[in-house]
Amino acid sequence: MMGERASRAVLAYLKALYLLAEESSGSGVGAPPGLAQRVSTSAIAARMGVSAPSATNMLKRLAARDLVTYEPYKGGSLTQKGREVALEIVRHHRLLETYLVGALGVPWDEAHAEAEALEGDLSETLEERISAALGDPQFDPHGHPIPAKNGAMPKTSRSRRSLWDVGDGEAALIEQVPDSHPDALRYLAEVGVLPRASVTVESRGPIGGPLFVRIKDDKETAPMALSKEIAEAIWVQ
Amino acid sequence: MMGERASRAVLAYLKALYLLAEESSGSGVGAPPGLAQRVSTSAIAARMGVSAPSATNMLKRLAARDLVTYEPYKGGSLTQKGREVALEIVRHHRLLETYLVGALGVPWDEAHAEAEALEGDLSETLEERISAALGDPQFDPHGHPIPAKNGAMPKTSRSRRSLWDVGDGEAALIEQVPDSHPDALRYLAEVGVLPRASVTVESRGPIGGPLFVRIKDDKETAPMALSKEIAEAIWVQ
DNA sequence: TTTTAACCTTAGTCTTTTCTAAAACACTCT
DNA sequence: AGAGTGTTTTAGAAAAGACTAAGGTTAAAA
Repeated sequence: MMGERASRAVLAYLKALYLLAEESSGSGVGAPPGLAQRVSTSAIAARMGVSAPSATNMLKRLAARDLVTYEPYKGGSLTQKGREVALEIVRHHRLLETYLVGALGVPWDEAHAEAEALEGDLSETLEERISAALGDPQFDPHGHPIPAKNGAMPKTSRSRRSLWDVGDGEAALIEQVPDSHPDALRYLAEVGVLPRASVTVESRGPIGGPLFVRIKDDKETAPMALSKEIAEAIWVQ
Repeated sequence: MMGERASRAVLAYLKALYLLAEESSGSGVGAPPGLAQRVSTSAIAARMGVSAPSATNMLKRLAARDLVTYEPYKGGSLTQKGREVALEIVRHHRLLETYLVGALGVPWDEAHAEAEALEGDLSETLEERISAALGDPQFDPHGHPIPAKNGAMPKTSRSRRSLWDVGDGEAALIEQVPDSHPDALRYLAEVGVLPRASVTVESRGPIGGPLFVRIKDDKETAPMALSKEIAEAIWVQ
């Protein structure tokens, strides 16, 4: 379907580009009108666990292949072609996570790492089988949207509000939790802070102190404490 | 558990070494007493779809890592360490084939290619989950033995006799079919020549001509014709 | 024993992806 | 405007794998 098939490293960079852009700007309902969000070299390097020169180098090679738009000192952004490849990988990743958790009983905090190892080698036909076996799900266990084969994204709320931004006494519906912090995820699962759960923010500690939340309709148990870092990585509706 | 983790290429070579040795010498019940079977450079190159110099080069690097024993012009053979790694991959491959066919409905002729793509990235814990979900199977859908975690091989018949070697009028129990020839496998599945099936050899064509076999207890339908190549790749008990 | 055919290795190159060290740029603060 | 700080890029090198071309080895035929 397209030129030379991409190596594992190329796929990983494209996915990082996509996710970093998604995280920094609401990519909510439709595709953003203009070009995709620009991502800095150092952000890519940090995400990939690689030195800055490596990221620069790869950015230039991706640009030569028309997978990203790159301007020196300005970072890079996915082209249409690059976004298509990235979405394919993201779809693989999220379908695998969903399958591993649902069909093989992998704990959700381990699913991310396992899916990452396999996502690059999933064939189109196996991808289809897995999706079908799951009933073509639209969200993975962490609440992240799974792109359709044609690249369409299930719509999430436009808000992009984090749990940290919810005022004291206010209620909120958990929409997404991060997928890549096993310890935090184990804790969240334990206390019931899962996608689609309703929680109420009770109070928070002094400066950057922990946030105290309570699962809605649970007046008995003590509220749980969430660090600012975690609360900021949880998105609510 | 062991030194530097092996790259995909290294794993693929070790697996090829193992399988080529297994194919050329009966590796039936117990591990062969002496050192493993030696495999020629060109056999490896052919199996890997790589030039002969590439195979020589890799053989030397594997030897430097103590994964194979290599003597110039004499080929290479797996060391104990190398065999352990190879068995791990073979286990991954055959468990994946079994899982894909059984749990996801992948046709058995496609399972080999899919499993090959994934085998190198399967984690130990996922391997365990898959094995458990299948009830720790001992054989894959093609009848190949699945090594246990400790490297023990389920025993197969010592004979190593191919269907081609079965005399006219004689009956035989299918034990293994090849896993890597989709077209042939589709045909075999269609006509019912599967592992554990009993067949009777009716006759064969002149020189290298097709073999005519009939599923036991099926006196009605016409016998099916199998080429010499296929018949030689099917092992019976 | 010589010849020959088949097979194997050496030598040198290429691509991909990474690194470190050092230079160039961008931006902020005064 | 200039200095300083932090980010980015250039430069040069290395490791893993793969290739072609050319030379060396083995072993079977003559």
